[in-house]
Amino acid sequence: MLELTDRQTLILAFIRDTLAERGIPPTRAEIMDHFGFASPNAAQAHLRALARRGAIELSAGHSRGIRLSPQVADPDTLPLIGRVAAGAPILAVENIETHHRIAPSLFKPRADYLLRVRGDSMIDAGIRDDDLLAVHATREAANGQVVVARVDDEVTVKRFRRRGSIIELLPANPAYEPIVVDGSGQSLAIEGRAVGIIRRGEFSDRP
Amino acid sequence: MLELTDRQTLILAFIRDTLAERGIPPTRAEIMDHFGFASPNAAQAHLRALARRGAIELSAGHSRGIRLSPQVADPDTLPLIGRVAAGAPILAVENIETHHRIAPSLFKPRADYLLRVRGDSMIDAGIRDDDLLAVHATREAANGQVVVARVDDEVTVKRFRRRGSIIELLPANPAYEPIVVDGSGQSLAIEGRAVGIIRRGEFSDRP
DNA sequence: TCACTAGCTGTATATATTTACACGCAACCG
DNA sequence: CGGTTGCGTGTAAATATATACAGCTAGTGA
Repeated sequence: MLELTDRQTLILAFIRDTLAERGIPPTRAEIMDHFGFASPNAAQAHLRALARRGAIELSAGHSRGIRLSPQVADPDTLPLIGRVAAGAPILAVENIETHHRIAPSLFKPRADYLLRVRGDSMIDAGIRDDDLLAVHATREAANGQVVVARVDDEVTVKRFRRRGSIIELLPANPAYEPIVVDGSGQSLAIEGRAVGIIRRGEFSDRP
Repeated sequence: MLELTDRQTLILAFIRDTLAERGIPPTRAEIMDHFGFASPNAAQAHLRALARRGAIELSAGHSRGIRLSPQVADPDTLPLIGRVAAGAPILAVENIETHHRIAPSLFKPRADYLLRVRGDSMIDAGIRDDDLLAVHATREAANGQVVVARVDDEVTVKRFRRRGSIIELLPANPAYEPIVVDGSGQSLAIEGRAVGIIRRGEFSDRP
């Protein structure tokens, strides 16, 4: 989690309040006035510190160019993960396409991110190409659950089945082959469990 | 509803977009650039017009002092409609089970409510029992679109097809029969179009 | 025809805002 | 001890922004 000093927490709270009450972020001068600073530079230094810690993002040269980082902003958003770069953690910044305003608690257990589904290997489970899969980040999975797994740096969505020391990742589409991992060769990591899906777009005829 | 000219609607959309993308409202100059105006005063005049009509509120003397009026601001919840009482408008209070924190603008066109799907008559279109269907309230539908229709007080989800004066509501499941309405007997009203779905819960094995 | 609104161009200017530079003090870490 | 970070004061200047005034073209309703 973010490590902020008490003072920085107050500054952040003021930004949040200003945003909520006026719809725009404060200027340096407004921060200065509110905290009784004698110099706008005090505010500037705080903003830079907050930006360095990732609590806010500053856009240079623009008035009120302060934006709350998604993690700090609104607990009601989920990051959308597009293509996962090989080797990178799923939630790494470079994988995040955007954030969507959906309450994580809409799903049970809580969703941690949305993953854009590629391909139709899970179509018989009702998961289609381009769907947004709501994923609960966890290492644990029970037989029959749909999981997000990483096999040799490749991230995939499949149904999980363990039999003794052998783990099978089963597609829900007869056109695809199961992935079988027996502990020796390939590396396997469970990244999370599917807890829901979101599909966007009109349902036009698909003949 | 607000009466805005086409131009004003575009300006308002730009403000909304800027807010969504950058977290701050645009300046006059930014509006000017975006629309290709030669004078910031053109933007200023539009803003005043929008304020006069109540679409936005301006705060004098502040940079980016533009805020969307509550009526045009994007709320962030959608009502969930469960069983629709016979004869009642879909959005009537007694039909609303709860509200979910999902941005309506996640869908295009914007969703107005969520409808809990009953039965599997649309399963081949990827819509399953217990799914939450995101619905855009409108009377208009084109052939092939999935609509929420009311036939004799009964609300149903089907694929829309019109042939001359005959309207067919087609299920996406061979086990069900199409509903055919020819203007005489039954009454038919289109309540909205499906613009997305949300499915909650783990995808456990279902053999 | 007149008054009014929508939509602009063009010019200016006051003010709002960001941001750099130069310092000071205290606390903490290796 | 020396270097770093947190937290400020004070000053200045470059830019970013808001906003007024003067005018122009069209369309619309009385």
